[in-house]
Amino acid sequence: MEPATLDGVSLRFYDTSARQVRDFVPLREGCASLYLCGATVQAPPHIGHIRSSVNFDILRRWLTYLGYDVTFCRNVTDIDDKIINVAAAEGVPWWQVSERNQRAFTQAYDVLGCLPPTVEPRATGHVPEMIELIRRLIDAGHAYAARGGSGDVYFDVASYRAYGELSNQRPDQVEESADQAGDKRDPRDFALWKGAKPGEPSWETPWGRGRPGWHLECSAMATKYLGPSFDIHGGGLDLVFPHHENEVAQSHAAGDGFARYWLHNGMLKVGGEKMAKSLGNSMRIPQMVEKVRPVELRYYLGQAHYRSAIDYSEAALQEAAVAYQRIEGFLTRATEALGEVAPAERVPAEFAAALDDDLGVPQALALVHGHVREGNTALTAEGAEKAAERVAELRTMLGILGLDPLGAPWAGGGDHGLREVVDALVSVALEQRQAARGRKDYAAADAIRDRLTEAGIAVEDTPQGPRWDLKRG
RNA sequence: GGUGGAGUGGCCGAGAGGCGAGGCAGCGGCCUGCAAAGCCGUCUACACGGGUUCAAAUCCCGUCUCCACCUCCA
Repeated sequence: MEPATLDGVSLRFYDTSARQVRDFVPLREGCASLYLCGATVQAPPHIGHIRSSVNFDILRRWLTYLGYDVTFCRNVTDIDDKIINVAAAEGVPWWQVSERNQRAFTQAYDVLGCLPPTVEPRATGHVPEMIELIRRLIDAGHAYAARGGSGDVYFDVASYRAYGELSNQRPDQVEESADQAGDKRDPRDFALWKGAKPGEPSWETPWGRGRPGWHLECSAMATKYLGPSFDIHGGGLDLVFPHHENEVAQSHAAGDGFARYWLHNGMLKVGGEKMAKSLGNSMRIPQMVEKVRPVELRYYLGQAHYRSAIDYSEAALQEAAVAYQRIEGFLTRATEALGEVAPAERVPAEFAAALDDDLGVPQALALVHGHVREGNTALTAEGAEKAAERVAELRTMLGILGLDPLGAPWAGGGDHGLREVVDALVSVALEQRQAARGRKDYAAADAIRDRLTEAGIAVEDTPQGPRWDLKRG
C-alpha cells in the first residue's frame, strides 16, 4: 500500500466545523470512511445534485489513489413530505415515486461516471436503527415524546449545550419560523420521528406509528455502516444548517463521536440564484446531455473548486466542452501515433500537491493542460518516448478526475462499433482526395473535404497523412 | 436580526504580500496548396475609498453590491 503522503505533502481539507484547513488524519490507518448526504428522491436530479456527486467522486478516487481503503456510504431519503405529496397528487403509492426517482438518480450518477458507493442505504430500511438511536437519546435526557399523543418525538435542543458547534449558529439567535406550534417544548426542537397522519405511510415504534425525521435517519445510517465515529461527512453547503447541525447534535448527544471532518460543496446557481427544485430553475440531466456529451458535462461541473459557487451558463458549458476536447484530441492523436499507452503508476508531484491541498482540482487541471501542450510538442518534435510519457501520466491524472477519454466509462464513445464502418467509408473518400491533391487538383480535393464536413466529419492533414474525427459542438 | 461566503482581464476560473495558474475568445507569427489541428509570442485584472509595508489582488479599517443558510433543499 502506498503511503498517504507524497513528496512530503500531506492531505488536508477545509473542515466546515473547524472553519479552517486541517490535515487529514484517518481514524484507522489506511482506511477512510466517507458519508455523503445523497438525494431526497422526490424528483429527478438536476445538475446541482450531480455537481455534488462529481465533487465527492473525485475525493473518493483521490483517497483510493493515495492507497486508502475507502468505505463510501451515500444515503437515499426515500420518505418525506414532498414524496408523500407527489404520490398523492399522482394517485400512486409513495414508494412508486421514490423508486422512480431513485432510478433517475442512479442513472444520472452512472451517466456522469460517478463510481457507485460502497453502500447506498435507504431511510425506510433502517427504522430499527432509528428507534434504537431515539431510545438512547430519550434515556440520556436529550429527547422526548410529544404530549398529546401525536406520536412525534423531538430532540431537546436546550438539553444539549454544544448545539451550534458545526454551523456556529446560536439557538437564541436563530430566526423563529412561522408555523412551529406543534407540541414542542421549544420552537428550536426538531423532530426525530414524525407521528403518523391519516393516510400516510407509517412504521410501528414504542412511541406510536410514524415515519423517520430527516436528520435522524442520516445519523442512524452513517453510524450503522461507518461506525460511531468516522472520517468524513460531506454534502451541499445548503445542508450545514439545520440538517448537519442536527445530525451532530443527535449523535454527539447520544455519545457517538460521529464525523471528524465536514466537507461541503458550493452551490450551482442560475442567474445568481441557487438551482433548486423549489425555485423551478432545475436543469435536468437528459436535457443537458443534448447540449454536450456527458464527459464534457462532468468536466464542466468538476473544473471549479468544489467549495466555490458555479453560476451556470450555456456559454461556460460549451467552453468547458471545448477545453475537454483539446485534452481528448491530444490523447486521440497520440494513441493513433503511438498505439495504446497504459496509464502511469503515479501522478506528477505537482498534481498530487494540488489535490492534497483541499482537492485543488483547478490547479490540477492546469497541470493536465500543461501535459497536453508538452505532449503535443513532443508528438511533432521531440519524439515518441516523451509523448508516451505524457500520455501515461495524463491518463492517470484524468483517471483520478474521472475524465480519461481512453478509460472507463468514456472509451469507445458509445458508437457501438460503427466507427470502423464509418472509417472504411471515409477512407475511400480520403484516398480520392489524396489522389486529387497529388495531381494538385485542389478544387476537387476541397470539394471532397467540404462534403465530409457537411456530413459531420472533420478532416485534418498531418505529416502522417490525413485523419478524420467526428465534428464536436 | 444571526451565521457563513463572494466581488479578478472580453468570458470562464485559480491564487492569497514580491516570480502575472489554466482554459476559451482576440491579435501577430510558424506550419499548411488552402484549411484544420498544433506550436510560439501577445493585449486586456484583481468592487470602491483609506491605511500598514521597501513591496498588497493578497494584511488592516470603512463603504457598496451580491449569494447561501436560519422552512424542504446537493
